[in-house]
Amino acid sequence: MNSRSPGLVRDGSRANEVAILRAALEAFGAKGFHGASMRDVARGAGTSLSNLYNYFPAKSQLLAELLRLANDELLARITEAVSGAGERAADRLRAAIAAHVAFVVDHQVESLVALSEVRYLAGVAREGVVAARDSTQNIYERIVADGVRDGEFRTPYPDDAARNIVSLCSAIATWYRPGGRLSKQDLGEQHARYALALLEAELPPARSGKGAGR
Amino acid sequence: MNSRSPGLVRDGSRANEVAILRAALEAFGAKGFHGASMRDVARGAGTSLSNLYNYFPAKSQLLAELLRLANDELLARITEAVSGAGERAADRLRAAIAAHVAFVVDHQVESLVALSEVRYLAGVAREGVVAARDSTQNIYERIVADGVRDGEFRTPYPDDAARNIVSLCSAIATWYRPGGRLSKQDLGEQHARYALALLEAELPPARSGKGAGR
Amino acid sequence: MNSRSPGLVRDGSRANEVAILRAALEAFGAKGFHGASMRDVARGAGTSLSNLYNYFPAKSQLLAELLRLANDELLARITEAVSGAGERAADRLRAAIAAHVAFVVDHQVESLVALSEVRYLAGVAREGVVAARDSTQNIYERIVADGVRDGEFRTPYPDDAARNIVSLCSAIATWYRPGGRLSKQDLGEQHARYALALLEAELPPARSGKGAGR
Amino acid sequence: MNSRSPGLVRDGSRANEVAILRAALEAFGAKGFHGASMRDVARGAGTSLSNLYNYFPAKSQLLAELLRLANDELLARITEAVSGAGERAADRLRAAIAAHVAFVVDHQVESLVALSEVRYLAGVAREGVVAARDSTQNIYERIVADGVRDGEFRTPYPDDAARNIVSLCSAIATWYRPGGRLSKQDLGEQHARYALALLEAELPPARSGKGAGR
DNA sequence: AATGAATGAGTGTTCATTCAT
DNA sequence: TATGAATGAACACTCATTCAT
Repeated sequence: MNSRSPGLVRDGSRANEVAILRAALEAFGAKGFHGASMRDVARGAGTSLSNLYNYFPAKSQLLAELLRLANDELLARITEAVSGAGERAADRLRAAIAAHVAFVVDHQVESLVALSEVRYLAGVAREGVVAARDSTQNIYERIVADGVRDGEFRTPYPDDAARNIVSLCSAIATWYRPGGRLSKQDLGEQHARYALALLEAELPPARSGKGAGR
Repeated sequence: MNSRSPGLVRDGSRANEVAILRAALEAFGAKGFHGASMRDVARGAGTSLSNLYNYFPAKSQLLAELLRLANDELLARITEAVSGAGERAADRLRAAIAAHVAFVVDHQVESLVALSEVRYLAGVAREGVVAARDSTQNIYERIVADGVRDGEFRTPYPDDAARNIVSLCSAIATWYRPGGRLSKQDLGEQHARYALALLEAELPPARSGKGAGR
Repeated sequence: MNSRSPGLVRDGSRANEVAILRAALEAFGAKGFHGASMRDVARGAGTSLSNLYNYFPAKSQLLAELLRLANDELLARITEAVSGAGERAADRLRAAIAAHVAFVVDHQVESLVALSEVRYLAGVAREGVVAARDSTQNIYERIVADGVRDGEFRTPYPDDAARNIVSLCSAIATWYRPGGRLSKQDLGEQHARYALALLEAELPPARSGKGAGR
Repeated sequence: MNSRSPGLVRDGSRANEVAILRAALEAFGAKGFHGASMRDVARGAGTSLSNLYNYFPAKSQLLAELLRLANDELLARITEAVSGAGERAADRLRAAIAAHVAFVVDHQVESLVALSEVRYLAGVAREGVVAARDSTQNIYERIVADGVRDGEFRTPYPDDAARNIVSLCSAIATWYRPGGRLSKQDLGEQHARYALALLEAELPPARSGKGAGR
């Protein structure tokens, strides 16, 4: 124990853990969970294959941790955004979607991996991740229910709307490329409007929404 | 089919090919492309491992053929549905979505695999599949453009609407379970309304759309 | 299938299986079950590592098959020897021990491996092998019981005698070297006399038994 | 133990060494030398993996020390027992066997490991252990030779008798379970009689030796 | 004496694919 | 067309051991 720089060793350890997680993320993102090997991860993390196992006891736990982190972060961001939004359902929805879209754009690979590799999780790990995902969707469901109750949303299909809104936001991860036509904020506004329209909310008249003309 | 015809061998051959494709579909659907092995496919098809290679020269071509078939079929169904629909964009959209949703429900595994395993296609195979997928999306884009031109759709974001509509339809494959609350037709109507709402079309007042109440 | 030399392929297959079993026997004998690797076995069998798995699905099954063969053969030899022996218990014991010792000498490595590596067998395989071993010991127990009943054996401890006789015979595998002082037959006679003495049978006066002097 | 004494550190050290040896014994006993890992030992000893190497420079030396201790203890016990016994060979044999059997029962795992894992010792360590084992057997050989010289033992095979007597005693480790039919003393008497009978000594008429009836 | 991190060789096993028939 | 045997590379993971502290 280095008594003069407390935490340094642990920090080094943490740093390694982070490097491994980052490498795993890249590997799983590029080749998929089964397509990526622990050797890929080790190479990406700049460590030896066997040392990986000092940090994560199994490949599956690497995925589990990755998804747990991503889903928790997403949930936290949306929760916070909603808590800071106004009373009206439309406002809360706008806040949620802005946070959601921002997360997907900021963490595209995490989002992609969370979307496409959950299926390879098993057991407790799966349940935890699914729970976080459900929590996220629940936020939308509550907003939708409130909006319907208050007469803000008039969709005849409120029960399935939340899921579809989540789908729309998640799907961004599958095609987004940085530097595209729309900025992160633009994308957020766009998706908020898509969502509100889908819910059959009252909308301000369309003006010159970016991406409108060709 | 005709046991006297000289085509019998070919038919047997065809039968085998179909069995192999079906087995590959199930395997890829259950475990993912990289998670499923050629042995899994052979077992599922009831043939020997090595005989697989008499029909498909590589695992990747199994996936390619699978995706080609699925995308072509989807494209054909939507194309036909649209061609038989009315003049108005909303009508054509309804027809397209009905066909689309029906395909996803009828061929859920195909849809799921097409959604999640395209990434493992490379080279020409990929291009072919991507082309078919683009053709499908183009149909929606044309409808959207027409609707906007005719004043039916008032969304400020017409350029990205088609992609999102496709997303909504495709996403059904990720959660649908036969025998659920909504029938195939219900789902089609629901998604058509979601899409039209998203496009900010004029909509009939919501009545008692299934799934509305609890 | 080669229709002109039926069985050739299977024979080749059999030959390979035998070569693998032989190599496994040598490897397990030399280094123990856990000390020997499948690569050792493959090298010894003159085939590739992966091809081993076309014949035996797991290392443990190699051991299981080895032990099954050895124990069955031993049981068969002793059974046959006893069935061809006289009525008197001493005669049957002599026959059993002669066969037993001959087997151990003829198949020293098998005997050694059967003795020291059974513990690494698990599940059904273990039960099968243990059953065969018990059957062998049962033969001795029956002979002992008969001899006691007939007054041939006067040991006060007949219940544990059979196990100890088996021990004496098995132990040969741990020290025997071909070309030693005693021939296979000598060893058999010696152990028969040891066993009869242990059972406190009436014995002919000792003459010049080999190994008596120095 | 004595917290004030300067020997505390050494005692702690000793305590650790003992814990490690005990853990190694259990691990090797349960899984065999090659089947047990240094991690198993560390876990069992309640210390870290790397700290093991402060006490034993290699896995093999753990085994060596274990076997040395066991064989030395056995040798010491038998030596002492014999030295306190009478003049007659039969009496010395009885004493030796009583001590031998008691050791095997008291230290079953040590005995088992000594029996089955010696083969994995190499070099000097092996020689030391083999020497101790030979010393033990030599005691028996001397007794046998004396008994033969004095006419107490009339076996025609005196040269191999000692080894077999040792075998009989060692074999107890392979099947003994505490709480069985025979006590430690019973087992000792039983094996003494087996041994004397095997040597063709004059024996008192069998009475009701435990384990005789059913 | 004690630790956690690290390593390189090695483990049993499976992979997609090819070969001979 | 169909098979079983074969292969070499790769897989996830564990090993005994060492290093820095």
